[in-house]
Amino acid sequence: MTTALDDDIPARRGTSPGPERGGGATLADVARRAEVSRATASRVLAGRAAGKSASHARVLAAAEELGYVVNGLARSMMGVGRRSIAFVSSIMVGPTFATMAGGAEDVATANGHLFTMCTTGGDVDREAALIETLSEQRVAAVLLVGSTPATEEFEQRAQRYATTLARVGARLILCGRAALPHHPQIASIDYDHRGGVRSGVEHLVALGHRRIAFVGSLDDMTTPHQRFLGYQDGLADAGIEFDTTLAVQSGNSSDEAAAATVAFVESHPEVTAIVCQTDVMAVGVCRALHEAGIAIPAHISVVGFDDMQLVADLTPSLTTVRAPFHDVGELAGRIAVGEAYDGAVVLPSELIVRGSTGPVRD
Amino acid sequence: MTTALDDDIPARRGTSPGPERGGGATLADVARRAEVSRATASRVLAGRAAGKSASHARVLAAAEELGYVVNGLARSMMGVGRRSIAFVSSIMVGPTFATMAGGAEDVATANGHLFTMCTTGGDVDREAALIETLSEQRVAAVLLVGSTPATEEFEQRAQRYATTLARVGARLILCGRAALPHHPQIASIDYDHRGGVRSGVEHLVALGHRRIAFVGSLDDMTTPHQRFLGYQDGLADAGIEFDTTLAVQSGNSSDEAAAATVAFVESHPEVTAIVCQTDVMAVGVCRALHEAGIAIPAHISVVGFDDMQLVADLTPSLTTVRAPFHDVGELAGRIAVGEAYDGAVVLPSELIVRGSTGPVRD
DNA sequence: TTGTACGCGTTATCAC
DNA sequence: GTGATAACGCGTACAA
Repeated sequence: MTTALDDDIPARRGTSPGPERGGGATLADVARRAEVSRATASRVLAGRAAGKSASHARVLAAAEELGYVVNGLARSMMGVGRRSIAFVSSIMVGPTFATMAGGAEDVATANGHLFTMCTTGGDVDREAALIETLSEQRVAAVLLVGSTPATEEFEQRAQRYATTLARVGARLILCGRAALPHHPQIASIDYDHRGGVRSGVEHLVALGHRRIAFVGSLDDMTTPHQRFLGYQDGLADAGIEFDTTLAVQSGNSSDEAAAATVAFVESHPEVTAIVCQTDVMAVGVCRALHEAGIAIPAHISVVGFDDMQLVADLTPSLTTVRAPFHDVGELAGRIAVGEAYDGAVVLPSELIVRGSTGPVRD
Repeated sequence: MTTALDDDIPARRGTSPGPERGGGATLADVARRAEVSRATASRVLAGRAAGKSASHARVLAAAEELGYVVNGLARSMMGVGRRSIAFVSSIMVGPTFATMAGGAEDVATANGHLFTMCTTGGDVDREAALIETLSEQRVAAVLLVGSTPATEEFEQRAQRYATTLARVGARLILCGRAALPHHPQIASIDYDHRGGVRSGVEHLVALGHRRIAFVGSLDDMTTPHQRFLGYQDGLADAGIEFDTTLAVQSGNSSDEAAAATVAFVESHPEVTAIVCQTDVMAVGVCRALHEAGIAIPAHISVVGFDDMQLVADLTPSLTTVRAPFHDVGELAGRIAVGEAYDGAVVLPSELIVRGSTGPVRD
């Protein structure tokens, strides 16, 4: 029942004091106890021993008794180790990232890799340090996930990451992030932000809406920007002129979206529909409308983006855009494990019509 | 502008073919190019060179030109490497885990560790394989997060994990999970599930409620069970007899909770309050009540658990229990980086009263 | 089938 | 200051 922890593991004979080198039993220890050479022990433990000689059993027994755990670091140095694949995002929250990670993890583990997730908190320095550390640790690939600034500065940064990773034989893969215009060789698996919002606007137009507002952050991050462009696309398709005053700046939280909405609807009573950059914001918008006594969708229709689980439970349930997050992760994972990359991939997104959108009021 | 990628990196002179050993420049390469010994190059690169001799600059230049990235695996073998701390959960979703992870990450990175998150998908085999792999990779500590079965089987499994990890000098830390009765030496940082629900019931009782139901999964997982016990505690305190028929079994999703609620309220019109095991379930409960035309809190009061961001945005906003997830993670992180562990820690949770609870209807 | 010898990339020691 | 040399723990030709 009890383990062989307190067995007679020979004290580490290392002469160098070194800041604690683990201290577990080594292959040599096992070999010594089994009275064979290290080579034999190695073969048996790796399961590549030919037959089942007497030593075979002795090695297994010795390993068990000593509580031997193979040193993956040493194995990696021989080029036989399990290389890990890292999923790097600013912050690990929301089903969006989790779903992408799930898709990538499936293929990573299926291919014998250790799948790992790390966060940067949106801090550029931490991000750079993280990529550096991962490179030192000899990862197989890094999936850089989520929105990033659409700036020249970021492109150069990404290029630096890719270069550092390439030096250790690893790949950089942009995930849920458009390909870099100036660096097409950096892999990118993305979904259709722009077309998703566009179809949301189309849906509203078909319901008769003309005065359609957009709530989102209007900064230069790729995701917000692409979605904002999708909004403009939708208007253009319908021959509606884009009105700057209907583009409402808001932070990413539902609280901020709510606050922005309160101020907005008061000064724009003519608006009959609001397209939101994210479901989280849509939740805030809905709450603000609710509290202002504005009925959804009777007075104002609302469209979200992401299809989070919870927004289907709102009252009314939210019309939103569903993106194939799992597939994005899976494709990115495929590249990570070595599949060929033949150019940027953009997966289609899909409008999910629910109760928050309806015919325009007359 | 362009990087030194295509510089004259000497071809790997390794005689053994080995399954791709990275291929980057090594310390020896740098030393050779700088015309110094490996020892000198190592010292300079590690910043522990004494003065700034001529070689100093030459080494730095050579490293830059060759695109040298130190091999963290080799460093680790010398006992100088950066050991990582792993955060292991069944699935990485919801602000709950993210917040705990954030707390742990702060202290981990502040102490020079690489903080890493891994998921098991709730699969026992994957969990075991993961712990094994992490041990091989010589992690510094594993934070095992979230609910687990309150069974003897799990205790033994956890004990095996702890043993394996101990063999490589790593610790196992239970996070958001009660200490194991039979294995108190396994560290545990938890928050007060039971007391939190209990205070929720107390709050309802103070509002005059007597017929209080509980919606949750009634299985043997620790988290659900502890919260269920808290519900019973609250009833007992108020001298209300526990009625089995008021304990409603439900899955973890809001949909399942909604379905369970629909069936329940119909057959139990006398109930005036529902305590939910999680906020996610509470969302489903609220939706079901809404659709059944039952007003909250006029007809039925609802209490959740977790204080997710979104439940404050419900209509009405949800009364719920807030647990110190960040602190849990932080404390666990402290143990992970080597602080002493003097027995199980249980952090207090706090009731957040909002709009979903009110005086009992007459 | 088993053992010998060497290489992986790094750091620490100890002379010079 | 710097350079040989010996670890670290493991895999694997090659020879026996």
